Amino acid sequence: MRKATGKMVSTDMQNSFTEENYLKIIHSLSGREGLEVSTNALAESTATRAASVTDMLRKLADKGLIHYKKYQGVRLTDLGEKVAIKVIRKHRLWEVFLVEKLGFGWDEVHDIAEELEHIPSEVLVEKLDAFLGHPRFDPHGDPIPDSKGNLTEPDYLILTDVHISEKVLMMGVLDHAPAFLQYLDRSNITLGCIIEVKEINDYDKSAFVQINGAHTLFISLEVSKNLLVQRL
Amino acid sequence: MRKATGKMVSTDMQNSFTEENYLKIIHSLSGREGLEVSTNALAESTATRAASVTDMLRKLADKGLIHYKKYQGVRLTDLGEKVAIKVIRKHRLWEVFLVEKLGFGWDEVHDIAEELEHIPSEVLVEKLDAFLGHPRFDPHGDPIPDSKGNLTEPDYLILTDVHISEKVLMMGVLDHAPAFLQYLDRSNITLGCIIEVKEINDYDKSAFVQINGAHTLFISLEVSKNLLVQRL
DNA sequence: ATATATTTTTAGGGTAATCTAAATTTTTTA
DNA sequence: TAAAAAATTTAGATTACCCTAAAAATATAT
Repeated sequence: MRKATGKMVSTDMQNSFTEENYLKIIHSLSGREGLEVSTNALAESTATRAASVTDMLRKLADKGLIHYKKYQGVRLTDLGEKVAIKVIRKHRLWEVFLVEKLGFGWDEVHDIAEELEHIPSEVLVEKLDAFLGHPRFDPHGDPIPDSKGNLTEPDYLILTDVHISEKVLMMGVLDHAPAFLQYLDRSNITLGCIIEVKEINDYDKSAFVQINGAHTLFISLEVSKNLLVQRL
Repeated sequence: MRKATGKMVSTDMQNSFTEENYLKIIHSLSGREGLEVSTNALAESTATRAASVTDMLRKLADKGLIHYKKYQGVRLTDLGEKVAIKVIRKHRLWEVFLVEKLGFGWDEVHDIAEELEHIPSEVLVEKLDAFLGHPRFDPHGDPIPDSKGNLTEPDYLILTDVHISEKVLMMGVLDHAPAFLQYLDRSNITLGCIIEVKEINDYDKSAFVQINGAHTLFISLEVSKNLLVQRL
């Protein structure tokens, strides 16, 4: 546990690698509605202990990046949100670079982008964005915030919400784990493919689906829950 | 000042950002002959105090990365050399990327490459190298080590060694400072241009030179000392 | 060759980010 | 609603990297 230092709050201060990660994770855990995020949830996501999280929360609160009252969980301030979105923009642009330009698979880029996202240079991000042709989505279908910090989450369906005989377009994934993405590769489920739900098993909600009007396969509820789709 | 910890020495351990910077700087200061580097020289180059350098040297020696005897200066071990060359390879490849692909000027890329060079992924470096077409030199004319760690420094002349009426090819710069590179830009002195020495002033060694058989200009000894060239 | 100056190392601390263990607050349950 | 459980915070350390001041070793100069 650390003491308060009472430093000045400046607008263009540097945020450390660790601070940026906290902000990004708080953004992601608080979701679209900006719900309060718990200390334990952060401990889990940052792979640290709750006590360490508490220390960092005090620090982020002192810097004006989060709203924090002891025992009450945290939310991002407007400033914190701005910083988080910048990090997310960088992460997703680097992922596009790694897949589109360097030829990585979508299952290989997360950890590398996790490092690249903390490289601090506004002009670098803008030049990278232009080089990539101002992409709107990353290789997993996640939207890329624009240079002004606008992030619009498209409202996709989850495949579990789709009824029998409906055809949908595959738009993104919720789980970014390499094992899941590799499973999709092996099943020929790619961004933009057409999925038609043929049957749903009442008992376990597993489904029989057809991909691009061609091959068919069974997918478990666990898989359906992680596929973002859109009606045709 | 820190105590020895007596940790195991493993071949594929992680080196921190700071450690990698020390190795890179030791490599650069010890030159082609692998001369001993002094504590003060390292303090200067790392922008830290001599006492901090001593601490880090003990640590690098414990990890088997440098040869270090108190008061005697340091040299890289074979392992340290290998690590240093990997960092240099990454730095120079990223500089090529920033200039060739993102459109940065050669005066703008040093600080950004300084960050990118510490991103740890062998496969990233190899894919980047392939994407760039396996460049042999970075935007300042410095040679890029190959994937096996071979670094061959071409033996260029310094412009001060060139006699009157000789024509030489501009191959690189010793000083990477933005101000110097911007001066060269304004003077139309670029990598690959032809420089003919027309006159040398005996008093201050300033010179009158012609660029690409076209425009002529005066350059100071300070400038000549930082230009690497090769006879035609 | 000895005195002086310079360089380097040691001693003792500080900060950021982490930890374990214990105390405290909030939530759940009987 | 009081007791038990869970979540969170505080207390006190640890590690990596950095600092100043003082001591020790080396280099330079008279």
